[in-house]
Amino acid sequence: MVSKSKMDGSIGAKNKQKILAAAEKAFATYGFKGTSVQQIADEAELPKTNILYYFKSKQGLYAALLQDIMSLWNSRFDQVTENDDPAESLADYINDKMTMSRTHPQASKIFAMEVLNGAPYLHKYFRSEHVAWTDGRIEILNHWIKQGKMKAVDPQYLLFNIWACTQHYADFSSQITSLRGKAMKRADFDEATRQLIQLVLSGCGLSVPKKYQESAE
Amino acid sequence: MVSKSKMDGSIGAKNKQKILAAAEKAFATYGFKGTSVQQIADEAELPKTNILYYFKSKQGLYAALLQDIMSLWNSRFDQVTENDDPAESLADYINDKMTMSRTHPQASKIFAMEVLNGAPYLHKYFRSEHVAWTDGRIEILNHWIKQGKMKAVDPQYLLFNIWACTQHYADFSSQITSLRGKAMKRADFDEATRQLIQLVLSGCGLSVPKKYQESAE
DNA sequence: AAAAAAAGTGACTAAATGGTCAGGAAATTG
DNA sequence: CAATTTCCTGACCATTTAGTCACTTTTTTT
Repeated sequence: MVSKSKMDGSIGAKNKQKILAAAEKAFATYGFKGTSVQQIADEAELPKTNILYYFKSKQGLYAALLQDIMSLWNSRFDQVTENDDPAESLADYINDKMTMSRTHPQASKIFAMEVLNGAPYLHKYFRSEHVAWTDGRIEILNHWIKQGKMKAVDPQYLLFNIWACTQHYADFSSQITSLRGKAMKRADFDEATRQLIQLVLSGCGLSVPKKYQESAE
Repeated sequence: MVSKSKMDGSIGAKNKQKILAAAEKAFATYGFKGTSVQQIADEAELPKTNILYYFKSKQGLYAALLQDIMSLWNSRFDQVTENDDPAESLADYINDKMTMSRTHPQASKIFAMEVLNGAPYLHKYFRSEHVAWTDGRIEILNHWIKQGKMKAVDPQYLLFNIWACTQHYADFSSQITSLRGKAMKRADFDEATRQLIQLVLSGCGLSVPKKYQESAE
């Protein structure tokens, strides 16, 4: 009676996943407007009407996908406290974000497009959870600075710059691939991560933790 | 007989400019697919057919606009030689790029979208002029490193990271504005520029030139 | 196994949109 | 001023596309 349905491991849940995966690929490649429901259907190997059956509309599908994507944005940095080590915490954060760019470039691209277009679907999120998260991190960074554990950089701009660099390797991969003549592999990402950690930590007056000094962790 | 036309200061040139400005605004806000020729026409206060009269097609207009945009990408860093000072050269470059993000955010967004979508129109440019420019800059940076003028960072990733950070302030302005509660003004950009210069130069083992140490230049 | 709920789909529609075309107005030129 | 070129535009069209609907099939529940 109380239909548990839909969210079960049932057939519906499987198809929803299939559709979301297809939508992620299509939206990341062609953008929201540039993707037709038919394309997603083809990619998912399902009839178009079936897409609209599970998600009320193209927008509904996009919103659901965006929510999925935002849940990937978590990292060890969420749990950091002022008692943790700045160098290791920041290095881990950069490493986590670089790993995301390598393993989920499509998600990063969709996020980037959403923000580029004025973030109509993420406005709410930005002004609530996201601002809370950011303020919390800034507080910790300021604490570290006050304690003399790191150089007095502006924590806000530091975070912006970390986001910028890490996401860049996913979002601008086509430019990077063209310039390098070949796509970045795992080893290249590891090297880029080490370079970025070195740049940021030096800039913050911190020394690079051993595990990020030579080969990857 | 030899029609000089079109490129004159004539009425056509004026309208083309008007259309390009309208297209820049529209494409930056809604993307290529998300913008209709009618929207551009409304923005330019011209009938739709007039747009198609000056530019053969929507794609033609986009291509023309993109070419315009790419010509903005020049900076003092283009003329730098190995005899120049690394700290000042890099600081100036970062400053130039930040200024671009502040004064031409729409151009930056259109470029970002183009690259996000796989850079179909810029592939050629990337693989010719752009790779030549980049290789030239890398050579100079390597020269500085060999001479012990700066820390041995990977010049390629250094450039990527500079592009990422500077463009971020234009491309992700909606996120930044949401988090800060207000848009970044001139003074905020100056502060962000100083912070970034400090971060990058420290990371390269360079000291910040006086003109970028306190208030803006 | 009957009933009910969920899954699935082909045919269709209404709206949006890029682009064409024929003809006319205005400007420029000889 | 006549001729030529440039400029301009309303009417129209072909295509794409999100979404609806009526109806069938499959799965689950009782």
